[in-house]
Amino acid sequence: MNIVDQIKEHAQLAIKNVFEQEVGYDLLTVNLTKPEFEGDYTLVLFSFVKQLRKSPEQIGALLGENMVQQFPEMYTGFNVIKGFLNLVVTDAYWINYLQNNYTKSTFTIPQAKAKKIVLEYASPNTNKPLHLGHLRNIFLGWSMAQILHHCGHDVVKTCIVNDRGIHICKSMLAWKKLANGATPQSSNMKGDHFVGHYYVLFENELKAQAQPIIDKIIAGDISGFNDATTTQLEKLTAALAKATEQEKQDKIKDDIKEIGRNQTPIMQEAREMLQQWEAGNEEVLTLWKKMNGWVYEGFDATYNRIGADFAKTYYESETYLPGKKFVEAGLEQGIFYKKEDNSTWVDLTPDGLDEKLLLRGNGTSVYITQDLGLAQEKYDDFKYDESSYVIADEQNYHMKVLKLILQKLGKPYADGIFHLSYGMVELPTGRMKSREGTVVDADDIMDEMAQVAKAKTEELGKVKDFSQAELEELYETIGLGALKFFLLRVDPKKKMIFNPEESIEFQGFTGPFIQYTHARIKSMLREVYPNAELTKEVTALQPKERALVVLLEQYDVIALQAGLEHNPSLIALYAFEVAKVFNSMYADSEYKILKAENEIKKHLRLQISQLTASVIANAMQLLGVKVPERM
RNA sequence: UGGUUUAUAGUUCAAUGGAUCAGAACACUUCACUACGAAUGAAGAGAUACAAGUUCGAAUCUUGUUAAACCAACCA
Repeated sequence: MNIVDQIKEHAQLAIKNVFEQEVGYDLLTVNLTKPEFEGDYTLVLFSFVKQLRKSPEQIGALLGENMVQQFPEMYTGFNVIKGFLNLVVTDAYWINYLQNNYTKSTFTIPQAKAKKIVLEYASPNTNKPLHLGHLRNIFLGWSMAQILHHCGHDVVKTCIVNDRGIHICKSMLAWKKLANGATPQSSNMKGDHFVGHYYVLFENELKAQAQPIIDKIIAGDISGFNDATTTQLEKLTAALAKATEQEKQDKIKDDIKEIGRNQTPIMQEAREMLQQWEAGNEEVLTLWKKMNGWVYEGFDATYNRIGADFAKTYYESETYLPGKKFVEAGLEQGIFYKKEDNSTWVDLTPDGLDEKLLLRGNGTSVYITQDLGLAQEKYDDFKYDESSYVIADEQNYHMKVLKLILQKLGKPYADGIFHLSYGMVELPTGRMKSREGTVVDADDIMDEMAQVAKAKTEELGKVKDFSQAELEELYETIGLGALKFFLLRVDPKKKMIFNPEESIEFQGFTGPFIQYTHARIKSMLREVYPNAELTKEVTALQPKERALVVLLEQYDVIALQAGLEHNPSLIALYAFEVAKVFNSMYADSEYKILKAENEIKKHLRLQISQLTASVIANAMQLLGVKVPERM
C-alpha cells in the first residue's frame, strides 16, 4: 500500500482513539509537506475541525501525538502549523521501501474492479498523410491505453478509418485526370503522400475554377444558377452590401466562396463520382480500393515507426449502413421522428441542445449516423464497460450529442461513452489548414527530429563504437522520444502551440534529458551492481537520498491519477521531476556514487540509482518513449 | 445571437479551495569539466487579463468586462 493511504488509515485510527468519532475517508487530505516546513507528509485538518469541536492546533497536536505513539516505526515526529499537521516519516520506512523495491522491473498495479475499455484513436481520413495533429492524437491514445493497462484494466485499441466520402473522391478524380497511371512506386513516393499530392492538385484546380465564379458574384452578377442557389445568393449579396464591419463582410464572403466552390465543374464531377461509388460502380470502386491501398501502406509504415497498433480497425465504408439500420430501429421505438421531407431527427431540446438530423430526406447518412452504428458494433464486439474516443475538442458538441442519443435509446453502454477530448496543435500563426498548405507533416517532423538527434550525438561523440544499425536506432529513439515527450507533456485538454521555426529542445523539460539520465545510471550499473548484503545495516539517509526515495515511492499514486484523469502529462511531469532530483544528487560531491566514502554508501546509492532508472524506464514506456542504455 | 472552452514570467508549460515565498523549462546574466557521462549541475532576475463578490483562506468558486478559439451544417 502506498504511504498516502497508510497515513489516512492511521489518521482515522487516531481520530477514533482520541475523539471516539469517525471521520469519512473523503474528508482526509494528505499532501506532500511544503519544503519550507519540517516533515514529509501533511494532514490538512480544516475539513473536520467543525465535527471535532476543537481548534485546529489542538486537534493537530493530539492526533500527531497519538500517531507517533501508535506507529513509532513509521513516524519520528510531527509539528502543527495553523491547520496543518506535518508528519516526519522515519528513515527506516524509506530504507525498507527501497530495499523491497529496487530490483523491481514491473510496476503494474492490480485492480480489483478491472474494466473492459475500448479505446479508439488515430482515426484518419484516407485522402492525405498524417500531420502533427494526428501525432498528438496517436501518442495520446496509445499512451492512455498503456496507462489504463498499467492500472489493471483490459484495454482494446481500435481505429475508425474514414475511407469514403467526397474528400476521397477528390484525390481519385485528380489522379484519374492527371496521373497518367503513375503509382507511388513509379513516383518514388510514400503511398499516403502520393495520394495526398493528388488531393492538393484537386484543390488547386478547384480554387482556379472557383475564383471567376466568386468574383462574378461579389461583383453583383448572380445569373446562371439554379433557383435555390439564386435565392441564397440574393440574400448573401444583400447582406454583403449592408455589412459595414470587416469581420462580418469576411464571414459572408466565406459563404459565397463556399457556394462558388460548389458550382465549379470539377466539384460537380467529384460529387458524381461519390454517387457512382454509392451506387457500386465497378470502375470507381476499383480505383477507390487501389488508392486507399496505397494510403494504408503509407499509414502502416508510419504506425510501425511510432509504435502505434490496433486490435481492430473499423472502416466507415462498412459502418455507415449498420448506422442507418440503427436509426430505423430508433424510429420504431418512437424516440426519433420524421419531418415532412422524409428526413429523420431527434429532439434534444429538453436537454438544452438542439434538434439533430440523423438521416437526410433522401435516406443517406450523415456524420453522426455511422457513429451511432459504430458504438453499437463495438459493444457487440467487446461488451465494454467504457468506450473512450480520442477526438479533438472541436467535436465536443458532437460527442455530447452522441452520448445523449444513446442514453435516450436506453442503451446499456451509453454511460460508458467517454470523450477523451484534446486541444488542437496550433502554429504561431493559428490553426493548421491543409487547404492552405500550413500543415506540419508527421513523417517530415520525425525525420527532422532524428536528424537533430544525429547531429547532437555526433557532436558529443560518446558512442563512437556503435554500429551503423545501432546508431540509426539511437537517432530514432532520441528523435521520437523528444517529439512524443513534447506532445505528451502538456495537459491534453489544452491547446498547444508548436513553432516549426524553433526545433524541439533536447535540454531541460524534454525526453532526451530524461533518456540521458537513464543512460547515465545504466553506465554505472554496468560497472558495479548493487549488493543488498552490504546495505543491511543502513539506518539513516542523507537529505538528497531521502528526497529521491520519497519521490520514487509516489510512482503508483501518480500512475493511478493519470489513469483516472486520462492525463499522460502527469507521467511526463513526474518522470522529469525524478530525473531532475537524481541529477542534482549525482552532481553533488557530497553524494558520489561509485566513488562514495565507503562501500555501504556506495551500494546504498547504487540501489537508489537502480530504482530511479527502473521507474524512469517504466514511466517513459507509459508514454511510448524508449530509453537507451547509452547515448 | 446563443453554447462550450481558454487567458499565469519575454516564450512554452505547472499548481485536489490551502501554508510565510505561485513551481518548472527555454531564452538572458554569472559560475563549475586535471570530477561516477556537461544532452549536466549551482546561482540570479522575471508572471496570476480587468473589476466586484463568496470565506478562516481564491490563480482555482460565482457574476460582470475585455480578448481569443471551437461548436451551433442535409461537410466528415
